[in-house]
Amino acid sequence: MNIGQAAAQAGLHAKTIRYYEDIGLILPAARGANGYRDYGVEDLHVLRFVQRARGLGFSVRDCRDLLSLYHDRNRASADVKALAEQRIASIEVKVAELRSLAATLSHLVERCAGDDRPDCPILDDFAEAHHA
Amino acid sequence: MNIGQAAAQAGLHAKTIRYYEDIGLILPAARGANGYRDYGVEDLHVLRFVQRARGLGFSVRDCRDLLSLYHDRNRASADVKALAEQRIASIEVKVAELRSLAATLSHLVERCAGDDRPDCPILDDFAEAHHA
DNA sequence: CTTGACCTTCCAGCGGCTGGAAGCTCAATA
DNA sequence: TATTGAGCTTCCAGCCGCTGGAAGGTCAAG
Repeated sequence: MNIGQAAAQAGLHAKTIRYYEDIGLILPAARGANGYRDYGVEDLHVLRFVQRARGLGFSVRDCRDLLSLYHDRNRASADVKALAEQRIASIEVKVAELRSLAATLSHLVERCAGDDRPDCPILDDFAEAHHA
Repeated sequence: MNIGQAAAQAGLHAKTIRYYEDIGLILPAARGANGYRDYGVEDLHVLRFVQRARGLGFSVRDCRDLLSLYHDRNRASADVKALAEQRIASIEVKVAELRSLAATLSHLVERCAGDDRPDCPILDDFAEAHHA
């Protein structure tokens, strides 16, 4: 299977797969007589694995760790679980940050008349606020 | 006031201020006889403005628009409000995405024994799932 | 036998900084 | 006065995770 098909099956761009190979996230694919990369069923598992993990927000660094657990027949599922829990925790941190930003903006928006006059508490806040 | 002091007052790094000048987000600062950038009170307002807007998650592109409204004596506060509302909306989209990721991960984590055995529904899902 | 889609490599750029090198100036100290 | 050391200047490179484009080889269909 050529890279284009593999990409389609895995939900990735061909370019992305080459990039992953480049940075050593995945092993170099086998090559056909014409020099084209050739992907088999297990390669597809790996590619899907990466696209799924990336899609769930794991960094490429995390994906390296996850892949090495995936390949390790003697892994402990606890290690995988720990990575997933870390990921959940960092998502929750991010969500909290974003909600706080949204709340701040909402307060400002509420106080802004939103008409054709120039007076604007949002701009005033931006320019004048001293935020610790 | 030199760039270091201005940076401290505005809550930015000196490097960041030079960068903002470089990309034309802020106007080039006045220069002293020694060639050092020299910042005054109004410059500080602008710098704080940018750090506050960036801190609230506005992109540099957004900051350009916000700054031009800030400088426009004939602005309509409605335009500012609209930008802020857009920003809130995009935060909410992001939060929803993240919560969905966390939920998916939580389901997987729940099903993982998290012991010293290799069997792991998380890894299984990653490698085998066909997610539309 | 040509078209056009696919494949290959390599290099450049996105956003938004951040770090480092090399060389100024300036204020304080020995 | 001579010298630190901090702070300023410029410029170039790198971070992440791709993505786009150029220049070229290969393949299947018409």
